[in-house]
Amino acid sequence: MSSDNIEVTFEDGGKEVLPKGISVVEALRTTGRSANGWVASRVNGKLTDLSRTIEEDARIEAITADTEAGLDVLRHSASHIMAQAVKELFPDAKIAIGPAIENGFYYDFDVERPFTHEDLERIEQKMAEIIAARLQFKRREMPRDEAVRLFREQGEQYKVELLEELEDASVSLYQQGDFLDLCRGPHIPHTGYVKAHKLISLAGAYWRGDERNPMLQRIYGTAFPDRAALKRYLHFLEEAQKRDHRRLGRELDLFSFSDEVGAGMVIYHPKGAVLRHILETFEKREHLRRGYQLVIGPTLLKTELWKRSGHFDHYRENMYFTEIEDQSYGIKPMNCLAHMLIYKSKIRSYRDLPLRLFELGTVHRHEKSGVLHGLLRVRQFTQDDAHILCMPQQLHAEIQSIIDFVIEVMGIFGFSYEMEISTRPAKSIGTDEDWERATGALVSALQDKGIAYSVCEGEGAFYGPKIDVKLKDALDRRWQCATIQCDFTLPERFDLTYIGADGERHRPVMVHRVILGAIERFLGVLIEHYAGAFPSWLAPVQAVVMTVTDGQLEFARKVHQQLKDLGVRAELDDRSEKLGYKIREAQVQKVPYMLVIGDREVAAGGVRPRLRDGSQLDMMSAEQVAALIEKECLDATKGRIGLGII
RNA sequence: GCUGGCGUAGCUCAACGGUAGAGCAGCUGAUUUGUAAUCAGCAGGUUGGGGGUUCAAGUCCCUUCGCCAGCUCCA
Repeated sequence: MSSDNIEVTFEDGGKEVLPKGISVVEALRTTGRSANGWVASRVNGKLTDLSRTIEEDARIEAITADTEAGLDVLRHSASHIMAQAVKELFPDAKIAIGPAIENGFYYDFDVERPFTHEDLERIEQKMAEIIAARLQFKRREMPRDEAVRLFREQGEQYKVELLEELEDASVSLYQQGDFLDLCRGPHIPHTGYVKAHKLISLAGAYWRGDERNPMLQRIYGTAFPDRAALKRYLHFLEEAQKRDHRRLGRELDLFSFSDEVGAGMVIYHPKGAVLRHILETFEKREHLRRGYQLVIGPTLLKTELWKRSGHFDHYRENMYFTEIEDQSYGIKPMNCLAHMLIYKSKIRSYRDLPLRLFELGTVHRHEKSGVLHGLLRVRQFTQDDAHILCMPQQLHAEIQSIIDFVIEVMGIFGFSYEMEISTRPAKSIGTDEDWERATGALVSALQDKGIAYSVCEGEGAFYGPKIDVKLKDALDRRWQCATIQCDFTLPERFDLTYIGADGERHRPVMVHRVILGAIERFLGVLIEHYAGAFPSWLAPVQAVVMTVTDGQLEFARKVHQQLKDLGVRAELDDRSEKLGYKIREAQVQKVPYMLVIGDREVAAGGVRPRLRDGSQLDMMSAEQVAALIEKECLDATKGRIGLGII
């Protein structure tokens, strides 16, 4: 083969000898292959523009817009288009960064006057013009110093700052029309590839995510390869609004907030309280059968104790303090202290370990006002908290059994989840050795189970590394629920010991863990997960008894009481309304069973169930209805929750 | 906490700086109805709170509380 030629392998398995320096798109075209649908390519595994030349033997793969990588390329390009539009409309705007993100893209700008929603419309319109012009994305490479000079001349100080931190001698820039941006690429061939775009929202964002830095104006947008996909996404956003737990909380009369009470404090209404009661009952049973012991600690503990635990030094800004007869007390932001004291209340033998102390502990944390969010982020919440004290050699098994616990519980609720390991943060206590040991225990437990996880460097708690389990809300935002945290420092600070088989005192290790996390947050995610249509075992109202006319009320009252006696959470709709009206009401309230009683049912001594999905069952007795609901509850919970739990 | 937006009846929303309205929900009455809304009437408000500008403020200004999106932080 001549040195001017290279061998190119295509995805169809075909190999062709082509001149060196041919572009990806030319390589496809000259060999009779189509670049249809390609937004970029992967050349020898590396993401590459279609216009890039190939200098050596290569394998070419397609990046199409219907893949995640392809959408990212498209959206990243859309962010450049938006930046170009902004620069054309607001020449004084300074550009910062503009990546593709999960459902779209954003770009940060430094502007004198914050953008308005009218600006957004103008920018969107300008983008449409740029897209219609089908401007080519041209890649340029230049020495880093030259790029610094270039951006400095344009007054783009943020780009200069980014460039000055790059180590590379040469950097790449992309230009479409007059707009030039520092960028690694790749990009779509020309702006016309963006077939559908929409700017979604405006927000402030600190430069480089640091609150000490100036706040920039961020514009969020999204882009798709076709109009229909954009329409589907906008429809998803609309549907997500209907699932919003704050809206459903009000519509289903579960809970409320009050500005008279204060921000971040949940007020549970009767139906919300039933839900919470069910969750807590479920939790207690699950913990007891797994060898946990139920404990209850106080809410106020002396500040001295918080100093001993390290919370005063490391968590003070999140705590509330009060004074009682000249003595300073802290309101607990975590439940661990009382559990430490319970451990210390007597001499512990290695035979007592692992000791698993469980508490549905209500804590208060001073969360910054801007972060509060319905039930998902509050200032007072109850954790299904436990502290496990064990011998070092038991740690691995304990962590594995907690992971099993989490998996089983999430399975019952039908949640999918993501696991993350967080390592040592800058502000922390404990020795390097402790941290390594604890982190290793978490990693090996997940690896032994073959569970996929990501690593968040420096995201651990100040007292130890952790495994976090994240659930998604209706908008796919992730919320940390379960967490498993190793802690080698509290046992030390409280001088916890046990007598080993050798008769000597040893230091136990501690695991701090929650399964649902905060009941409030879990409930919020749960409401969105089910869109308010709870399965029978969770439904605050499992059945509504309703009559066709007032004539059947006497019998209906009997049925209602009978169901309640059998442990069904039943209500009676005894209003003088038409049946359709009552059905609609129950349907809107997402009640799983509507039990209709007319003259025929009275005569037969039964009810006619209508299900939430609109289907109807044959006439049956109240006992049969109760048995049906009970079976449904037991099936959903692997036999854990039946009737009569409240 | 920060940037921006927003607080009108229980809910969803109207009202040019000039007498705060509607639908739903609620209450009362009529109707007695067979699987997603029967009809009529009544009542409902210190326009989040406080201060100011103005002859006059839901509307303009300041302040405070709260909510929303995002950032930072986090269960």
